[in-house]
Amino acid sequence: MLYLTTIKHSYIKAVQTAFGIELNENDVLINETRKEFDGDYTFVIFPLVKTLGKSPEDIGKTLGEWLVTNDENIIGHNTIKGFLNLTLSFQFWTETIKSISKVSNYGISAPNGKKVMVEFASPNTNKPLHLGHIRNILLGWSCSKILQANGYEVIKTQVINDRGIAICKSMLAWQKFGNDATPTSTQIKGDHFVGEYYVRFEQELMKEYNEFQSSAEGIAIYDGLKKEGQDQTTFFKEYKNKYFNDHSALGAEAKQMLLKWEAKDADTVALWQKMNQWVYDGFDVTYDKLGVTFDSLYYESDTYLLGKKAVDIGIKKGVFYQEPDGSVWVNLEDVGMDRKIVMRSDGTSVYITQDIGTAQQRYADYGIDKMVYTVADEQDYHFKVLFEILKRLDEPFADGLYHLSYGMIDLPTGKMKSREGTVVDADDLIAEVIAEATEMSAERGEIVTLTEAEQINTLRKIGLGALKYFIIKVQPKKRMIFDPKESVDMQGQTGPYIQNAYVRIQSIIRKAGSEASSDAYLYVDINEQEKTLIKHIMNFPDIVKEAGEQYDPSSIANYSYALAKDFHRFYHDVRILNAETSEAKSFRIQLSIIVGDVLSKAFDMLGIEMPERM
RNA sequence: GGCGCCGUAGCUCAACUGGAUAGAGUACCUGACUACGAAUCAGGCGGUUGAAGGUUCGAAUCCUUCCGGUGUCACCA
Repeated sequence: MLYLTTIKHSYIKAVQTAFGIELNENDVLINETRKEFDGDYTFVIFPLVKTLGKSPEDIGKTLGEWLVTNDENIIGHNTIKGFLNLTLSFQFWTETIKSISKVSNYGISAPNGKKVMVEFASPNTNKPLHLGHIRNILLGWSCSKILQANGYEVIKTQVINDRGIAICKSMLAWQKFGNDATPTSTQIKGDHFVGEYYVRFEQELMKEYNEFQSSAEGIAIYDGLKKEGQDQTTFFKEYKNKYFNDHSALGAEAKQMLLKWEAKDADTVALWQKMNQWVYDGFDVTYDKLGVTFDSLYYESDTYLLGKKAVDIGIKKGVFYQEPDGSVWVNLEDVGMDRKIVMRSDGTSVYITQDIGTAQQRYADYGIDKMVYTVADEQDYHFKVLFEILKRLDEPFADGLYHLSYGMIDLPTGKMKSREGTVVDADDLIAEVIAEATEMSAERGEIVTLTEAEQINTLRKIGLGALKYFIIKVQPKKRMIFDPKESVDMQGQTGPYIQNAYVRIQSIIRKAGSEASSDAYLYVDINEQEKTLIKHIMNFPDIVKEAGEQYDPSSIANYSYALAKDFHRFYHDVRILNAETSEAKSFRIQLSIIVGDVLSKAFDMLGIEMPERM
């Protein structure tokens, strides 16, 4: 808040001159004056009351008088309880707008020379993306944009979980039941196509498992292992994993396939590559619709063996220790965590070992200063452990690690459960919001003047604007309830509401034509609506900074709404193009241009596009 | 059970990180298009901030204890 710091400094000076107390900038609290009181900005002077032993009214009066005399921007003051309210001159407002209009990249920081890698999306290749991925992607993408706006060089990446037992299940089912069908031959999007075989595998497995449960062997196991009073259904639900590993024929085949893959068997690898490629082609379509791209990709098939070297080094450094059976552990009990295995007794690595190795690899690849992992909060503990280990290994990037943790999404009906078929598919959802936007737009008939291609693009922007805003306005760490009906709302606190403010501004700009606005800053009759807008515009750089420090796009989302709301009110109450004087007109056009600019920058940071008309 | 996160209007979310009488949207009523685009604006209704204590000029925010929800505690990822 460049423009407010001058006021702050005046206040510090006032306190120093009047009372001989040295304050530094962080001790001073300045707020916008609440509507019900007289003034523009307010200092809280309670802290001084205590140290000075004077009444708040006396202190406020002394400071207020000093400020009015010594700062030309301040033209009035009053003190209520411990609050010193100040009124600013009209020049302050016009000068503020003047200087903001001259800044080329208002709210955006210059490059700071630091690199940050942001990881998000990170799907498995055995099924399509769903609503949970969308929250993840929006958060990761938005944080990337926000960090960029804060001066960082950002490298967007994802880990693609392209190996393991899950994809083998899809592969096996396709081999057995696919009859050489392909996404092309069936006209099914590749990720959905492969996902269907994953589901098919689970169905076949359940068929097999059900037979097993009524077989003599199954009954014997139930009788032998059941807990006191446990019924058969509950028992077999819990036993499923063990069944898959120890009894299932299909399970054995899938595991066999995984072993063949690990042994680099040519046919298996070829099948794996073919099916994964189908999935990637499908993902690309979804990413494209969401408007996201990546600068770098890490495939788990390349990284799953990384980290073994780190284990050796860790042992030498005394960070890890080896058990007699050969397994390797780290003990984090002194910092309130547990013992954690980092290498199995058979010498294979576990998940966290891969993560250690991958982090080191990324540092080697890019020399990054910071790394942000966008991963749901169910892995909070995992990342606590990972970061602690990297710290103990003295990794140079260890202080720059951040887990962008976010709450899972619930539906109004409860949790999303793939087994119960309540998972909201990403592609379906996107299609739905665009369809809704199309319907809403048809009622209005505004965009018919556009070409067919422009219409499609506009409807996509509006539909996705609604969806994205709905998700990103909630603070990341909070669990959110996703009501499909509300997500396509386009009125009230929604993406389209804010887009509409921008569109109105563009309409004004189109109509204002090339009329120069040199007299804009001669305007003297600043009104409340204009002041409110200017105050909010002044906050923008701070909001961007805070969003970057907190890794919190929701603050930008809420800010955008507040600004759009102020603009809508301004637009409604105040005449712009046919204003009462030419200075007023010029000033209001200039003000509108800045609001539009800030809104579009803010939305860009949220990953939401602005339509020119709607 | 241990540890973590979350409880704010009927519902979905805010609250400038400890500041004035806790704000928006939605839903439900009521008004405003012969003024720059009504995806808009204005008004009404709606609260013991899960509960009880504590800290201080001042608490939704910090501390303690409960209650509810959720996650995690694998030689799974």
